[in-house]
Amino acid sequence: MSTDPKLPFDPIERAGDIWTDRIGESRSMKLATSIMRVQQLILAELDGALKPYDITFARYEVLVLISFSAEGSLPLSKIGERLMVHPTSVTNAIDRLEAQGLVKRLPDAADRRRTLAELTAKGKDVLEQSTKALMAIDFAIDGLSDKDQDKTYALLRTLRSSAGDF
Amino acid sequence: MSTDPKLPFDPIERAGDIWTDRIGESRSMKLATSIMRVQQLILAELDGALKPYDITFARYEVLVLISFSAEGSLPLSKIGERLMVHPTSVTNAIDRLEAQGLVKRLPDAADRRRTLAELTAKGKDVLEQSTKALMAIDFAIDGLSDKDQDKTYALLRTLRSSAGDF
DNA sequence: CATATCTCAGGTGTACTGAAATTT
DNA sequence: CAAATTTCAGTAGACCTGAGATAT
Repeated sequence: MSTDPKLPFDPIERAGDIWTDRIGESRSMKLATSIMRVQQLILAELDGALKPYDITFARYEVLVLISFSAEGSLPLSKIGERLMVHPTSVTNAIDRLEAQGLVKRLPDAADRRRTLAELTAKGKDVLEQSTKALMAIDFAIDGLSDKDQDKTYALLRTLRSSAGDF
Repeated sequence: MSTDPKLPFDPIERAGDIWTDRIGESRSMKLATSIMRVQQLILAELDGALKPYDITFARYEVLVLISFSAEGSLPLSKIGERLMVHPTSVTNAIDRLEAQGLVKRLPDAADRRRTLAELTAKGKDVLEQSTKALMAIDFAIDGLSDKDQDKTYALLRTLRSSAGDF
């Protein structure tokens, strides 16, 4: 899954060295930029793998979230809360998914202020296929042993926790 | 720097548990979504800290890159290559920075197909101030000891390497 | 009435495709 | 002429703010 290296050196290492020279401690700066860069690389691979299904990773996450709900449907507000995106972004995402016939909006009988989103049969099908596609590339997390994946996950979880994620 | 938790539980842990139940191994899925989420949280904090200077982290990176060049200026193509962004995105970013008076375009005498970007005095000043602002929040990487930061960096570096970053 | 939820209009920042202009 | 570099026009996708509609 590894693509051709873009550069003959590690741009973050190089920046870190210059930073240390001219400014000072570069530890947190290097880690912050690493996170940005890894995200960029992984997202590109995930979106690439999802392209045949005409969805982005953001919309894939919406599909997964709905399919994981106990009732098979979720209020849009809940989706925004879980995915940490703005309410209008949820509206936009559901608009697209609905236009693609993957999701259906329905009124919430229990609280009529709300709108629920549920998967259509086609939505379930696309979710299943795209999940297989993502598992086939191991969610773009290759090159790291299971043990190192667990270590990285635990460290990032501490970071998420201190950033107020949960 | 820790904000209020948005949720009373860890959404990724929860999704991982359901995933394991219904689909199977959730290790790489959990790590991939963790990376997306940490990036989202950190970027929001960085952009927040840079807001007083009217730049985004993406544009901050451009300023740093130019200031780190040996000659004090860089061809736009070099900027795109290092930052892994599309040539037209560089044009757009430099357009903004130039309009803000932080960067100046100049012709490259050595290769006249190229355009160089260099920092103005104001650009150097904004860079210095915004760097201080970012260091003051430790690049949004608090809650992790120096040692754990180094561990995380090393693990992510392996990931970047296998994703073809260098 | 106050509150919660959703939607819409308008705007920003980023990045893509495709095509043109210039220089090497 | 072919290749490299930058730029422009048009578009997409995701996000935001602020205002309004609807239901509780």
